[in-house]
Amino acid sequence: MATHKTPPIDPLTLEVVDLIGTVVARYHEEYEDAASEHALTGAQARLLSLLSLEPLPMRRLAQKLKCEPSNVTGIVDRLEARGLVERRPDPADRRVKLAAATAEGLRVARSLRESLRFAREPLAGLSREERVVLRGLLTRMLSP
Amino acid sequence: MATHKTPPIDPLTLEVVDLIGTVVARYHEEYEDAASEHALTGAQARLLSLLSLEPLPMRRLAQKLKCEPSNVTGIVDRLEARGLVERRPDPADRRVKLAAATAEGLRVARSLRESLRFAREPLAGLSREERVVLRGLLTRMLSP
DNA sequence: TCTAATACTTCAGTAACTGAAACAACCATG
DNA sequence: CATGGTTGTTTCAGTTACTGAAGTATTAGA
Repeated sequence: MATHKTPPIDPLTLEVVDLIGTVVARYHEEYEDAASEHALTGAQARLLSLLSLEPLPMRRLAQKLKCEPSNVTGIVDRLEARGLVERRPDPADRRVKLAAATAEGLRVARSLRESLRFAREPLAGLSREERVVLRGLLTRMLSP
Repeated sequence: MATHKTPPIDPLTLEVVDLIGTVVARYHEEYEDAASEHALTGAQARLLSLLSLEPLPMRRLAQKLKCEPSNVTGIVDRLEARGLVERRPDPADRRVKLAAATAEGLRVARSLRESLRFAREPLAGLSREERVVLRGLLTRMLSP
Protein backbone atom coordinates (compact mmCIF):
# COMPACT_ATOMS: atom_id res chain seq x y z
CA MET A 1 0.00 0.00 0.00
CA ALA A 2 3.04 2.24 0.20
CA THR A 3 3.84 1.88 -3.49
CA HIS A 4 2.17 4.56 -5.58
CA LYS A 5 2.86 6.38 -8.79
CA THR A 6 3.88 9.39 -6.72
CA PRO A 7 7.23 8.88 -5.05
CA PRO A 8 6.81 9.01 -1.30
CA ILE A 9 7.85 12.41 -0.04
CA ASP A 10 10.03 12.23 3.03
CA PRO A 11 8.74 13.75 6.27
CA LEU A 12 11.48 16.37 6.44
CA THR A 13 10.56 17.78 3.06
CA LEU A 14 6.89 17.75 3.95
CA GLU A 15 7.71 19.65 7.10
CA VAL A 16 9.67 22.29 5.22
CA VAL A 17 6.91 22.66 2.64
CA ASP A 18 4.44 23.08 5.42
CA LEU A 19 6.58 25.76 7.01
CA ILE A 20 6.75 27.59 3.71
CA GLY A 21 2.98 27.42 3.55
CA THR A 22 2.82 29.02 6.96
CA VAL A 23 5.25 31.75 5.93
CA VAL A 24 3.10 32.44 2.89
CA ALA A 25 -0.04 32.66 4.98
CA ARG A 26 1.61 34.97 7.52
CA TYR A 27 3.04 37.17 4.82
CA HIS A 28 -0.31 37.54 3.13
CA GLU A 29 -2.13 38.26 6.30
CA GLU A 30 0.26 41.02 7.24
CA TYR A 31 0.22 42.46 3.77
CA GLU A 32 -3.57 42.62 3.65
CA ASP A 33 -3.67 44.12 7.11
CA ALA A 34 -1.15 46.80 6.18
CA ALA A 35 -3.11 47.54 3.02
CA SER A 36 -6.44 47.88 4.74
CA GLU A 37 -4.93 50.16 7.37
CA HIS A 38 -4.48 52.51 4.45
CA ALA A 39 -7.95 51.78 3.08
CA LEU A 40 -6.45 49.89 0.18
CA THR A 41 -7.25 46.42 -1.10
CA GLY A 42 -4.42 43.97 -1.67
CA ALA A 43 -4.50 44.46 -5.42
CA GLN A 44 -4.48 48.24 -5.06
CA ALA A 45 -1.55 48.09 -2.65
CA ARG A 46 0.46 45.89 -4.97
CA LEU A 47 -0.18 48.13 -7.94
CA LEU A 48 0.62 51.29 -6.01
CA SER A 49 3.84 49.76 -4.74
CA LEU A 50 4.92 49.03 -8.29
CA LEU A 51 4.16 52.60 -9.33
CA SER A 52 6.05 54.02 -6.37
CA LEU A 53 9.24 52.91 -8.10
CA GLU A 54 8.47 54.26 -11.56
CA PRO A 55 5.53 55.07 -13.84
CA LEU A 56 4.48 52.13 -15.97
CA PRO A 57 2.24 51.53 -18.98
CA MET A 58 -0.98 49.73 -18.21
CA ARG A 59 0.20 46.76 -20.16
CA ARG A 60 3.38 46.31 -18.11
CA LEU A 61 1.32 46.56 -14.96
CA ALA A 62 -0.83 43.70 -16.18
CA GLN A 63 2.28 41.64 -16.87
CA LYS A 64 3.77 42.33 -13.47
CA LEU A 65 0.51 41.59 -11.70
CA LYS A 66 -0.11 38.56 -13.91
CA CYS A 67 -3.60 39.55 -14.89
CA GLU A 68 -5.49 40.86 -17.90
CA PRO A 69 -5.01 44.47 -18.95
CA SER A 70 -8.74 45.05 -18.70
CA ASN A 71 -8.44 44.27 -15.02
CA VAL A 72 -5.74 46.85 -14.49
CA THR A 73 -8.03 49.49 -15.94
CA GLY A 74 -10.43 49.08 -13.05
CA ILE A 75 -7.80 49.04 -10.33
CA VAL A 76 -6.14 52.18 -11.69
CA ASP A 77 -9.57 53.79 -12.05
CA ARG A 78 -10.22 53.38 -8.36
CA LEU A 79 -6.78 54.58 -7.33
CA GLU A 80 -7.12 57.52 -9.68
CA ALA A 81 -10.50 58.42 -8.21
CA ARG A 82 -8.73 58.71 -4.85
CA GLY A 83 -5.95 60.85 -6.23
CA LEU A 84 -3.21 58.30 -5.56
CA VAL A 85 -2.43 57.60 -9.19
CA GLU A 86 -2.74 59.52 -12.42
CA ARG A 87 -2.67 58.61 -16.09
CA ARG A 88 -0.23 60.41 -18.35
CA PRO A 89 0.19 60.15 -22.07
CA ASP A 90 3.38 58.49 -23.23
CA PRO A 91 5.17 61.01 -25.43
CA ALA A 92 6.84 58.21 -27.36
CA ASP A 93 3.68 56.27 -28.20
CA ARG A 94 0.29 57.85 -28.18
CA ARG A 95 -1.47 54.52 -27.69
CA VAL A 96 0.16 54.06 -24.32
CA LYS A 97 -1.03 55.48 -21.03
CA LEU A 98 1.48 55.67 -18.26
CA ALA A 99 0.14 55.16 -14.79
CA ALA A 100 2.12 57.15 -12.23
CA ALA A 101 1.82 57.59 -8.49
CA THR A 102 0.92 61.11 -7.43
CA ALA A 103 2.74 62.83 -4.56
CA GLU A 104 -0.02 61.59 -2.26
CA GLY A 105 0.28 58.14 -3.77
CA LEU A 106 4.00 58.09 -3.06
CA ARG A 107 3.33 59.12 0.50
CA VAL A 108 0.83 56.31 0.99
CA ALA A 109 3.17 53.80 -0.66
CA ARG A 110 5.99 54.75 1.67
CA SER A 111 3.76 54.54 4.70
CA LEU A 112 2.55 51.15 3.51
CA ARG A 113 6.09 49.92 3.14
CA GLU A 114 6.95 51.09 6.62
CA SER A 115 3.96 49.44 8.22
CA LEU A 116 4.94 46.13 6.67
CA ARG A 117 6.20 44.76 9.92
CA PHE A 118 7.19 41.53 8.26
CA ALA A 119 10.43 43.22 7.34
CA ARG A 120 11.48 43.54 10.94
CA GLU A 121 9.73 41.23 13.35
CA PRO A 122 10.00 37.74 11.95
CA LEU A 123 13.62 38.18 11.09
CA ALA A 124 14.34 39.77 14.42
CA GLY A 125 15.12 36.44 16.00
CA LEU A 126 17.79 35.59 13.48
CA SER A 127 21.42 36.58 13.79
CA ARG A 128 23.33 38.14 10.96
CA GLU A 129 25.01 34.83 10.12
CA GLU A 130 21.68 33.06 10.06
CA ARG A 131 20.26 35.62 7.69
CA VAL A 132 23.16 35.02 5.37
CA VAL A 133 22.48 31.29 5.45
CA LEU A 134 18.76 31.86 4.92
CA ARG A 135 19.48 34.13 1.98
CA GLY A 136 21.65 31.46 0.43
CA LEU A 137 19.10 28.71 0.87
CA LEU A 138 16.19 30.76 -0.46
CA THR A 139 18.25 31.89 -3.42
CA ARG A 140 19.14 28.32 -4.35
CA MET A 141 15.53 27.32 -3.83
CA LEU A 142 14.31 29.98 -6.23
CA SER A 143 16.87 29.72 -9.01
CA PRO A 144 16.57 26.28 -10.52
CA MET B 1 18.85 63.08 5.00
CA ALA B 2 19.62 59.59 6.25
CA THR B 3 18.09 60.22 9.66
CA HIS B 4 14.45 59.26 9.78
CA LYS B 5 11.98 58.04 12.34
CA THR B 6 12.22 54.56 10.87
CA PRO B 7 15.47 52.85 11.75
CA PRO B 8 17.39 52.13 8.58
CA ILE B 9 16.95 48.51 7.57
CA ASP B 10 20.17 46.86 6.59
CA PRO B 11 20.58 45.61 3.01
CA LEU B 12 20.91 41.98 4.03
CA THR B 13 17.56 41.99 5.79
CA LEU B 14 15.97 43.76 2.86
CA GLU B 15 17.36 41.12 0.56
CA VAL B 16 15.97 38.29 2.67
CA VAL B 17 12.58 39.97 2.91
CA ASP B 18 12.59 40.37 -0.83
CA LEU B 19 13.41 36.69 -1.28
CA ILE B 20 10.55 35.76 0.99
CA GLY B 21 8.30 37.93 -1.14
CA THR B 22 9.44 36.00 -4.19
CA VAL B 23 8.80 32.69 -2.46
CA VAL B 24 5.31 33.87 -1.57
CA ALA B 25 4.63 34.92 -5.15
CA ARG B 26 5.91 31.65 -6.56
CA TYR B 27 3.91 29.63 -4.07
CA HIS B 28 0.73 31.46 -4.90
CA GLU B 29 1.26 31.19 -8.59
CA GLU B 30 1.73 27.45 -8.42
CA TYR B 31 -1.22 27.02 -6.11
CA GLU B 32 -3.55 28.96 -8.38
CA ASP B 33 -2.26 27.05 -11.39
CA ALA B 34 -2.82 23.72 -9.70
CA ALA B 35 -6.30 24.82 -8.67
CA SER B 36 -7.31 25.99 -12.11
CA GLU B 37 -6.05 22.76 -13.64
CA HIS B 38 -8.85 21.22 -11.66
CA ALA B 39 -11.29 23.97 -12.63
CA LEU B 40 -11.22 25.32 -9.10
CA THR B 41 -10.62 28.84 -7.89
CA GLY B 42 -8.06 29.42 -5.17
CA ALA B 43 -10.71 29.86 -2.51
CA GLN B 44 -12.51 26.71 -3.58
CA ALA B 45 -9.25 24.75 -3.55
CA ARG B 46 -8.37 25.95 -0.06
CA LEU B 47 -11.79 25.07 1.28
CA LEU B 48 -11.82 21.67 -0.37
CA SER B 49 -8.36 20.93 1.04
CA LEU B 50 -9.60 21.69 4.51
CA LEU B 51 -12.57 19.40 4.05
CA SER B 52 -10.41 16.60 2.69
CA LEU B 53 -9.09 16.16 6.23
CA GLU B 54 -12.42 16.21 8.04
CA PRO B 55 -15.95 17.58 7.76
CA LEU B 56 -16.33 20.99 9.36
CA PRO B 57 -19.17 23.30 10.35
CA MET B 58 -19.55 26.36 8.16
CA ARG B 59 -18.54 28.54 11.02
CA ARG B 60 -15.20 26.78 11.53
CA LEU B 61 -14.52 27.04 7.82
CA ALA B 62 -14.98 30.79 8.02
CA GLN B 63 -12.57 30.94 10.93
CA LYS B 64 -9.94 28.86 9.17
CA LEU B 65 -10.27 30.86 5.96
CA LYS B 66 -10.40 34.13 7.90
CA CYS B 67 -13.53 35.40 6.24
CA GLU B 68 -17.20 35.98 7.02
CA PRO B 69 -19.52 32.98 7.34
CA SER B 70 -21.78 34.44 4.67
CA ASN B 71 -18.89 34.14 2.28
CA VAL B 72 -18.41 30.46 3.00
CA THR B 73 -22.03 29.86 2.10
CA GLY B 74 -21.34 30.87 -1.48
CA ILE B 75 -18.13 28.91 -1.88
CA VAL B 76 -19.71 25.76 -0.49
CA ASP B 77 -22.76 26.38 -2.72
CA ARG B 78 -20.59 26.29 -5.81
CA LEU B 79 -18.62 23.24 -4.70
CA GLU B 80 -21.84 21.50 -3.79
CA ALA B 81 -23.32 22.29 -7.20
CA ARG B 82 -20.38 20.40 -8.69
CA GLY B 83 -20.78 17.45 -6.39
CA LEU B 84 -17.46 17.91 -4.62
CA VAL B 85 -18.91 18.84 -1.26
CA GLU B 86 -22.12 18.10 0.57
CA ARG B 87 -23.90 19.57 3.57
CA ARG B 88 -24.90 17.27 6.39
CA PRO B 89 -26.88 18.04 9.49
CA ASP B 90 -24.93 17.93 12.71
CA PRO B 91 -26.70 15.36 14.91
CA ALA B 92 -25.51 17.15 18.03
CA ASP B 93 -26.76 20.63 17.11
CA ARG B 94 -29.48 21.18 14.59
CA ARG B 95 -28.34 24.72 13.90
CA VAL B 96 -25.05 23.48 12.51
CA LYS B 97 -24.43 22.28 8.98
CA LEU B 98 -21.35 20.19 8.43
CA ALA B 99 -19.67 20.60 5.10
CA ALA B 100 -18.00 17.38 3.98
CA ALA B 101 -16.06 16.40 0.88
CA THR B 102 -17.79 13.78 -1.26
CA ALA B 103 -15.87 10.82 -2.66
CA GLU B 104 -15.34 12.80 -5.81
CA GLY B 105 -14.25 15.79 -3.75
CA LEU B 106 -11.67 13.69 -1.95
CA ARG B 107 -10.37 12.46 -5.26
CA VAL B 108 -9.99 16.01 -6.58
CA ALA B 109 -8.35 17.13 -3.35
CA ARG B 110 -5.78 14.36 -3.54
CA SER B 111 -5.04 15.08 -7.18
CA LEU B 112 -4.68 18.76 -6.30
CA ARG B 113 -2.23 17.94 -3.56
CA GLU B 114 -0.17 15.80 -5.90
CA SER B 115 -0.01 18.40 -8.61
CA LEU B 116 1.38 20.93 -6.15
CA ARG B 117 4.84 20.70 -7.57
CA PHE B 118 6.14 23.18 -5.06
CA ALA B 119 6.63 20.27 -2.71
CA ARG B 120 9.27 18.72 -4.91
CA GLU B 121 10.93 21.05 -7.36
CA PRO B 122 12.09 24.09 -5.43
CA LEU B 123 13.48 21.97 -2.65
CA ALA B 124 15.11 19.61 -5.10
CA GLY B 125 18.32 21.61 -5.16
CA LEU B 126 18.79 21.40 -1.42
CA SER B 127 20.60 18.61 0.35
CA ARG B 128 19.17 16.89 3.37
CA GLU B 129 21.41 18.89 5.71
CA GLU B 130 20.33 22.12 4.07
CA ARG B 131 16.69 21.24 4.51
CA VAL B 132 17.30 20.66 8.18
CA VAL B 133 18.93 24.08 8.45
CA LEU B 134 16.10 25.69 6.50
CA ARG B 135 13.53 24.03 8.71
CA GLY B 136 15.28 25.40 11.75
CA LEU B 137 15.49 28.91 10.42
CA LEU B 138 11.88 29.03 9.26
CA THR B 139 10.71 27.62 12.56
CA ARG B 140 12.56 30.27 14.54
CA MET B 141 11.26 32.90 12.13
CA LEU B 142 7.66 31.85 12.70
CA SER B 143 7.59 31.26 16.41
CA PRO B 144 8.48 34.50 18.13
C1' DT C 1 -40.67 30.36 29.73
C1' DC C 2 -38.61 34.26 27.75
C1' DT C 3 -34.53 36.06 26.30
C1' DA C 4 -29.95 36.27 24.55
C1' DA C 5 -26.53 34.09 21.99
C1' DT C 6 -25.27 31.06 18.12
C1' DA C 7 -25.32 29.04 13.24
C1' DC C 8 -26.52 29.60 8.95
C1' DT C 9 -28.60 31.96 4.91
C1' DT C 10 -30.17 35.78 2.10
C1' DC C 11 -29.57 40.11 0.21
C1' DA C 12 -27.46 44.37 -1.26
C1' DG C 13 -23.22 46.32 -2.72
C1' DT C 14 -18.16 46.46 -3.99
C1' DA C 15 -13.81 44.66 -5.88
C1' DA C 16 -11.22 41.57 -8.64
C1' DC C 17 -11.00 39.09 -12.39
C1' DT C 18 -11.73 37.01 -17.40
C1' DG C 19 -12.64 37.11 -22.34
C1' DA C 20 -14.69 39.33 -26.25
C1' DA C 21 -15.38 43.30 -28.85
C1' DA C 22 -14.30 48.13 -30.09
C1' DC C 23 -11.18 51.85 -30.98
C1' DA C 24 -7.01 54.33 -31.84
C1' DA C 25 -2.33 54.51 -33.05
C1' DC C 26 1.66 52.27 -34.69
C1' DC C 27 4.29 49.76 -38.23
C1' DA C 28 5.61 46.95 -42.12
C1' DT C 29 4.96 45.58 -46.72
C1' DG C 30 3.92 46.09 -51.26
C1' DC D 1 1.89 56.13 -49.06
C1' DA D 2 -1.82 53.26 -48.61
C1' DT D 3 -3.53 49.42 -46.19
C1' DG D 4 -3.73 45.73 -43.38
C1' DG D 5 -2.07 43.50 -39.29
C1' DT D 6 -0.53 44.32 -34.62
C1' DT D 7 -0.53 46.58 -30.20
C1' DG D 8 -2.38 49.28 -26.06
C1' DT D 9 -6.27 50.59 -23.80
C1' DT D 10 -10.97 50.66 -22.64
C1' DT D 11 -15.79 48.99 -22.35
C1' DC D 12 -18.97 45.47 -21.46
C1' DA D 13 -21.07 41.25 -19.76
C1' DG D 14 -20.56 37.76 -16.63
C1' DT D 15 -18.43 35.11 -12.56
C1' DT D 16 -16.39 34.80 -8.02
C1' DA D 17 -15.02 36.51 -3.61
C1' DC D 18 -15.93 39.20 -0.15
C1' DT D 19 -18.37 42.35 3.59
C1' DG D 20 -22.06 43.76 6.62
C1' DA D 21 -26.84 43.93 7.76
C1' DA D 22 -30.97 41.61 8.24
C1' DG D 23 -33.66 37.39 8.81
C1' DT D 24 -34.66 32.52 10.46
C1' DA D 25 -33.79 28.53 13.30
C1' DT D 26 -32.10 26.46 17.25
C1' DT D 27 -29.88 26.26 21.56
C1' DA D 28 -28.83 27.71 26.18
C1' DG D 29 -29.35 30.44 30.20
C1' DA D 30 -31.83 33.34 33.85
